[in-house]
Amino acid sequence: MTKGRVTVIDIAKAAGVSKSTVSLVLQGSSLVNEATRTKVNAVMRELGYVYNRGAANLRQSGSKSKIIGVVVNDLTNGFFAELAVGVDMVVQSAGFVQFLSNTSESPDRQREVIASMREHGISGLILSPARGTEASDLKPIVASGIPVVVAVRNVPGAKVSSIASDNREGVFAAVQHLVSLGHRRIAFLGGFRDTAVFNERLEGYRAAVAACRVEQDDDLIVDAAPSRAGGAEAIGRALSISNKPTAAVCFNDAVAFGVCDGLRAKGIEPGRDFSIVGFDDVIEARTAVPALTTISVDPQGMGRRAAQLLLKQISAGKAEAETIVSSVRLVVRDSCGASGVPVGREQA
Amino acid sequence: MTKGRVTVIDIAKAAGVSKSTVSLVLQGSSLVNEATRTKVNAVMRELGYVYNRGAANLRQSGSKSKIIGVVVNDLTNGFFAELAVGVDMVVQSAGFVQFLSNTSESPDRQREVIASMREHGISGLILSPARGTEASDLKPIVASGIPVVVAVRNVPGAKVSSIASDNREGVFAAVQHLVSLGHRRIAFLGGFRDTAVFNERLEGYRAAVAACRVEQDDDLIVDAAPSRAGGAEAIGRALSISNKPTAAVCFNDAVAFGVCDGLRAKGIEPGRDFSIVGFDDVIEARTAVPALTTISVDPQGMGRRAAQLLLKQISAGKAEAETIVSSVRLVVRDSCGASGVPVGREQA
DNA sequence: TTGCAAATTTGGAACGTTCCAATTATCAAG
DNA sequence: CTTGATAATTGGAACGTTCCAAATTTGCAA
Repeated sequence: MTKGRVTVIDIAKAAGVSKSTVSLVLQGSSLVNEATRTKVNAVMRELGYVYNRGAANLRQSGSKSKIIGVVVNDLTNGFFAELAVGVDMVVQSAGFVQFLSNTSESPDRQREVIASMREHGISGLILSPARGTEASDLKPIVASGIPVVVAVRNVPGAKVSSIASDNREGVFAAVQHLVSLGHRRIAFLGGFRDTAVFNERLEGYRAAVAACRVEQDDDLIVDAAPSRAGGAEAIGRALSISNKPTAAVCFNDAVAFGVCDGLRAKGIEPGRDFSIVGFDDVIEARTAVPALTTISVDPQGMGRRAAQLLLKQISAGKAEAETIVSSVRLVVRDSCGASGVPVGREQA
Repeated sequence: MTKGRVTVIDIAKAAGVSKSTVSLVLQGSSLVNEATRTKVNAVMRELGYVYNRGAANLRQSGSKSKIIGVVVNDLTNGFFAELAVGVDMVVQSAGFVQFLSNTSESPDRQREVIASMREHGISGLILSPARGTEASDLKPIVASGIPVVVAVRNVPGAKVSSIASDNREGVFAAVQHLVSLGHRRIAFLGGFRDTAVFNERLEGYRAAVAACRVEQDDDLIVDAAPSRAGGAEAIGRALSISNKPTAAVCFNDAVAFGVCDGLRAKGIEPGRDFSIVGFDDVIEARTAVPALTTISVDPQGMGRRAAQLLLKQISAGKAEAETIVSSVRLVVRDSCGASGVPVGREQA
């Protein structure tokens, strides 16, 4: 015994029924008599049967493999890890399993990984694309009819569903908050002008500046690398103009930290002498000094919604490409010197 | 066209050869003529062929599915995310793909996930077990002959390979460091007493206390949840005794952060008035204030080694259960007020 | 009993690959 | 122009499931 794996035929023999009946039991069909069902189940347990999904898949025309692929650009980054966990939650409870891979921001690796997943017959893909992903990278998988949901960043020309945070609204709220604290000259710092995310956020800034009737001045908009170093550079340039800003909303939290560095280097204490708002609410935002006021985007929730959308598309055969914007919320901490202001302070 | 998926037979027809030949090409066999090989490859590209690993697997006796399963107790925790990334690196470059799932510390979910992976025919499993995992949970998969490597925590009675960090040695070094700074009453804070990891670390603490001839007092050992909240609670209890400690080594970094919170709440400044050492070296340890002195365990390296071990066992058919202890290193930062001490400071 | 519908069960024929044994093409030497 | 050997190719027969159409059993009224 124990020579080969136990198959549905072994079960059938041992239970004195046909393989078809066993298959029916496996699928929980209502066509099978209660007595035989229990009998078959007992035998399966006894022989230590394990279902061979590969074989099943082969027969069923592919689409229902119960595997969904998740490809993430940087799992090391808490943001994306949370995203993956969110996806896993809903995917798992829908009886699917998750194929998760990390691309480390390499489009090449991303291509390989996606190809490999395709070979394994995934029935859907959630992708948080590596920087530099082109629409052509997604072409083959989209063409094959496998539902794809792109999360967080979107891929310019690709005809796929996507879910991203509400960049416009987030920055709008940030500016509004700063205005409510009395600021009139507010800078927008960091980020590359040629990215979609930058433009959405900038648009939010412009809209808020207009809506709040505070000073409008293109010198207050300083682009720079979306990194800590970029932040330091940006604040330097922003403070070199004659009519200086007193507050800034930053492209993301990394930039915000860089801005803090840059301010301190000039003897200006962030949070007390200058107000700063970030974007993303990365883990360090909470523990940094001063704790960073920022726009929180709930990556896990985003993951869950991405998964739900994907599952919907899978079961629907194939729906239209759909775009979800995930709402964000302002988390007030200490970097605006705003301790104690009457604006929904962070709970706990 | 585009009716069903493109199969090896379609390729064969289009290229004017037999399916067997196409299969040979697929496997890179040297038996096939160079001209036909290029021809076949060209046709494959043209028709957009994608390999069906499921079908291949079915024929090949199972063991070489090119999938390895990775099950992690908490992907949200940077430590385990890094571990998974480490695994992914070597697994991917060996041409395997990774099935990654998160159990959120639930043994039930863990069981389900492992069962599901088995159905998908994984050829090996790396498991960072959920709290409360029993040897019996691993019984079936081990019995089926699938190589399993348990990482980080080990499962008591299970006959599997494992890789864990050198807990004893790490805490020993931490205590030694504190002693070298002049501390005589050093607490050991946090962690659940009924876990193997706790006991290994505690053992390191005891050994160091004995070796350094500093005060030995069981009141200095305070167990608590291995979390930030647990740390705050533990330091509270540790400071309620008459002869108070002046330093603490903590079960892990989360506890250490909680200890900082607890100290500040009492007006004691961590790093200046009280020395703290953590364990794990999570990402925030570097950026926290004060930056945390801790025991670094290189989770990514551990993941890589775990994967290497697993791959070795997979190709070896099945080797003996092997145990690796992964060495650790003390990273001195600011939480011991030790800036400038002559103990190998963190580089860069 | 008989008949008939509903409830169960059942043999194949797929699914897309790999492997084996066997066939055919190629070519150098006799 | 055989012969043999070597190189290259090729038809099935698996692999473990699902699905279909058909067969069998059952229940029950006539």
